Amino acid sequence: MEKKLGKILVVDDEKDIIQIVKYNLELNGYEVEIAENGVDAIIKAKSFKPDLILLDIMMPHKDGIQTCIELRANSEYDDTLIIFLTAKSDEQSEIKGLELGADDYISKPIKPKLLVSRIHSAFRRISKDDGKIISFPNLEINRERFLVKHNGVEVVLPRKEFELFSLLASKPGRVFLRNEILEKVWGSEVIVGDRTIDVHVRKIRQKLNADFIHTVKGVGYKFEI
Amino acid sequence: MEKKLGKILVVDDEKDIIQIVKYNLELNGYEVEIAENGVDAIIKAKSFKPDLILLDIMMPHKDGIQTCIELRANSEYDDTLIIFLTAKSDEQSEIKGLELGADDYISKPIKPKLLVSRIHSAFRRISKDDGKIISFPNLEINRERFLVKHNGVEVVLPRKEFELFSLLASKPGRVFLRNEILEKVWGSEVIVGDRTIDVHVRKIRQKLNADFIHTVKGVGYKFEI
DNA sequence: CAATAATTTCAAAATTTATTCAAACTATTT
DNA sequence: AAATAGTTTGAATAAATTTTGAAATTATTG
Repeated sequence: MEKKLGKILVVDDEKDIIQIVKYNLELNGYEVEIAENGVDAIIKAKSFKPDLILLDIMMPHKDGIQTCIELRANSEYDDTLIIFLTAKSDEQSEIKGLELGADDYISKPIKPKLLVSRIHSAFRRISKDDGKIISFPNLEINRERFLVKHNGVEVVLPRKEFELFSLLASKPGRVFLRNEILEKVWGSEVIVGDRTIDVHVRKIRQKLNADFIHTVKGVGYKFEI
Repeated sequence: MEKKLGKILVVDDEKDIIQIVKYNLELNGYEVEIAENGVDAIIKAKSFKPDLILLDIMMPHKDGIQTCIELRANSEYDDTLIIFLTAKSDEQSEIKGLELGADDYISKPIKPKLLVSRIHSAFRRISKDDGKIISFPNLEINRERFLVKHNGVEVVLPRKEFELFSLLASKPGRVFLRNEILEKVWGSEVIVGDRTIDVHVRKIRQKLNADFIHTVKGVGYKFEI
């Protein structure tokens, strides 16, 4: 069997739509699971762990918007793409959806080729920065070249500083415990004091002069734009 | 005084070594008991019920290897970590030790920082309650990451507040007595007044501005969505 | 409804933890 | 071997959290 490109959960209350979508996605190498409403979707998401969720907006038993909110509230799904399917080419919902953390929307009626191409490119987007470059609007971290670019200006960070910074930036918002930082940046064999982390954090803050790194006292540090 | 991190039985026939190890472990918040040979170790283990045993290999009256075999034969110690202390950086013994059910080995001469770090990470490996995520529709508590997310917004709680909140949330609906809270969050050695709990509860309510924590007068507090 | 008991609130004190700085130390390069 | 850049450390300082006691408020009981 061919290796699956990714797992997609299709959520829609209309059986016909599900059939068409499922058929086309499977034809193109995706593994598909289905759900018929929001409640069902949340249950299936938990066990199926999809990479992408195609979510109809209008559904009985919890609509797409609400479902999206609940999924996005759970960081388990931080790396899960959510794409809305919307019947009404209703700008309101589109915008609302995107604000809520959806990654794209596709409007009905569904055109199979368009659907597949949008999904392909959605996957491409995540697989790219899964790799070596972490990027934000004004900040780019190139792990391959050991380069940080802030507001267009390149900043050179020495190794430890770079590793620390890119570790924190790899999961924005997540707090890294001091232990964890030591473990990941310095490794378990090397023993250095706590001051070492502080000083490196300070150097990074200084060099980038912006506070991407936030202190969580008594716990550790986290990165946030 | 800080809450004890765990109980460690140090077994070595050299008094000097015992002194150094005991001193450093106690400094780092562990409760230490000592034994001078294998026979003694087995007796002490029975009463002291250590979480971890630091076991020298070369000893009179039953060597470390033999002691380890006997301990491991008793299922009472299934959850007890055993770490060998080995003078000779003798690969033979290391491997033999690990096969016999030891969890790690540390070679002499002892470097205090390294010792403590290895023991910390051994404890981290067995600690069960970390890595847990408590989640509700609009609230998520990540114990491992010290992160609280309320309606998609991350709220940073300092350590004690976080520990208190996550304790209550670990059993929604259940009332925790004030005693119980003190014991679990502050530890039995620390003496703090009752006001301390109140104030922490207040801070949490303030920061999350939602009433997840309910007062049960004369009894304690409980968490409810 | 008053009296009592318990909690909440507040502000200040005590303590813990982080930041900063300068200096020591390492490794690398010239 | 000197110079340079990077890393680590300890001490002084700053900042935030934690704790406390007293006063205000709220709930409970007789």
